[in-house]
Amino acid sequence: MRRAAVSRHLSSLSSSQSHHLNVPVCFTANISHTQTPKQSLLDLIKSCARRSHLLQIHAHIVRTSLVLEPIICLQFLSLVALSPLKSISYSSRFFDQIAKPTTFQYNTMLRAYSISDSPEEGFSMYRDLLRRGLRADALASSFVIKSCIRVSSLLGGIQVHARILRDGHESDSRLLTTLMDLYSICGKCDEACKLFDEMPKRDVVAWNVLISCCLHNNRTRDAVSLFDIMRSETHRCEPDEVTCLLMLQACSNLNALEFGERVHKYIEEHGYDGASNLCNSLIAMYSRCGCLDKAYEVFKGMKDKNVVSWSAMISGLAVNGYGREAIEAFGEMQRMGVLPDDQTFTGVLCACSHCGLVDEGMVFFDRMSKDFGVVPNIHHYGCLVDLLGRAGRLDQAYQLILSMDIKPDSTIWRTLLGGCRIHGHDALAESVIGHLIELKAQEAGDYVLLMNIYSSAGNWEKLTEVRKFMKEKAIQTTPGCSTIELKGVAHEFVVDDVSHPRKDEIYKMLDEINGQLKIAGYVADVSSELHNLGTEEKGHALSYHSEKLAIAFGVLATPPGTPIRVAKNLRICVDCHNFAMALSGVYNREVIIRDRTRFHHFREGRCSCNGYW
DNA sequence: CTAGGGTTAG
Repeated sequence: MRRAAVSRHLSSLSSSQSHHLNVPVCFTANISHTQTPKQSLLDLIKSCARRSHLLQIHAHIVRTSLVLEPIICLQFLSLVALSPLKSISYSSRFFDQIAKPTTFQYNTMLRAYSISDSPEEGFSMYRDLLRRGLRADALASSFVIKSCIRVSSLLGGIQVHARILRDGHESDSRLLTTLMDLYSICGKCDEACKLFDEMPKRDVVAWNVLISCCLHNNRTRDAVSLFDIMRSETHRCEPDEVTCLLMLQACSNLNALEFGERVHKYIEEHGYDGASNLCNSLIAMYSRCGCLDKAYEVFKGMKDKNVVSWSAMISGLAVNGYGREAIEAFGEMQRMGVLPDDQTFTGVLCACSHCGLVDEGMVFFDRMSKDFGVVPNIHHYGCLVDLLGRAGRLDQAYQLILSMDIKPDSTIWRTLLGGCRIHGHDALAESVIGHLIELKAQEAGDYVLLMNIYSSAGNWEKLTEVRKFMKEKAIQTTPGCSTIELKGVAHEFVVDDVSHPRKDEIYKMLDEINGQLKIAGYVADVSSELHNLGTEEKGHALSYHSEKLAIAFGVLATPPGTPIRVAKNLRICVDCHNFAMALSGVYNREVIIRDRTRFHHFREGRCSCNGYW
């Protein structure tokens, strides 16, 4: 029924006086004879798209006592709660007047709450349902878990889980998949895995949830390994588009280019390469793995480039040091008639920050809200603080944070702290630490940066103080970790790592490299090292940073001339930066290091950052 | 006895 028809029906409906059959004349008039009056009302409800019509239907239901008709009620509830009209308060008031709601009606409300702005209400309704002695079926449980997921309520989820076991729904694989997702979201990776193991039948969605669980709980390498495990003889589960999407994210995180290429091939072989979400993920993966050519190739081949595709490409260019090109792409995007959104501007501002385009960045930031209606978020401010901080305009950056209309988070203070380190601004660093403490978000990394600052300034007294404080508070340092991929396998290194099977060769190679670099004039930079030791010892202690181990392994295990790609979870230190720079010349190797904030491309003894770092 | 459940882009 078209909108006009609905309107016509409704107007005659409200004026109709003949209710003796509980059905207004207008309902029987225009509708085929095979339909009962009740069905026609259902059709009317289903096709209703305006709130004013809704009120009229509601009035009609009340007037004709159809409130007692479960089907009518249910449809009405679904309409109010789930259709584009969705109004959860309206439907909950309607629901409240139903004397004895059926399980179906409860489920409709539970579903509505699970996708509403107040998902926690779903849990109260679930308790209400149980209080009335009704049994929650698999669907009811599924909706409640969805609510729990929305508010990350592990406790609520555990209660529902117990009830599921009691009610004998423990072999409903779709329900278990939802539960797995809940445990995954709440960081209970082991619980999710346990559920997966106990599942009687595992379809591709269950595998995907497991992979997503690993991906979001710092078990990225496990996530990657599941791609082959699920396809193996024992499981015979064919990865789908979602699996590929998750795999590409994992590859991005691990810098696993070869594996990413394998997934790309898989995507092509299965004809998924027309899917824009997969193409966009491919662009992001290739960019983040430092392979801009391939990212651009995918981008170029896309028929319908949407805002996500453009943003991915812009960020890709920016993060790889092609700030000017990123800004050009932004202009091209607008010429193509694609409207930028918040994430596009994150990429653009990032581009400015990476090439030191301070004034341009400020202009973009200004235009963003004025010309495009994009409200600045914490990431935009973060880029700006980075931009100002790196340019040495630390006080301006500090003022910017103080003037923000959103609460500064720990990341933004940390960004400023990074600027303080570059420019050795002790005083500001101290007050930033103050803000971090205030946020109760102080992390080891912050103190490490502060110690770097004191160490550079040779302020051993203060340095000792900080170290003592850290020890007292039992603050754990996040271990620095570098990964390098070889033949599709990610190798992981931590500081002074001795766990690698080829550790002897690696350390031997590292010593050899150090010797060669020394001849070429490389001197270990000890300023950023934490320990107030003798210079000799410090030079030694520096040699085993995880990125150096990864690089040494790369030199050892790949043919001469092969580019070495390393990903590091923290910021690269000054010394490792110099080390990679020298190595790129002496060993004639392109070295690409992706650290927490950016890419460093080393070639012929130089870095793409040109000292702007 | 209607219809209603899981993963997922930058």
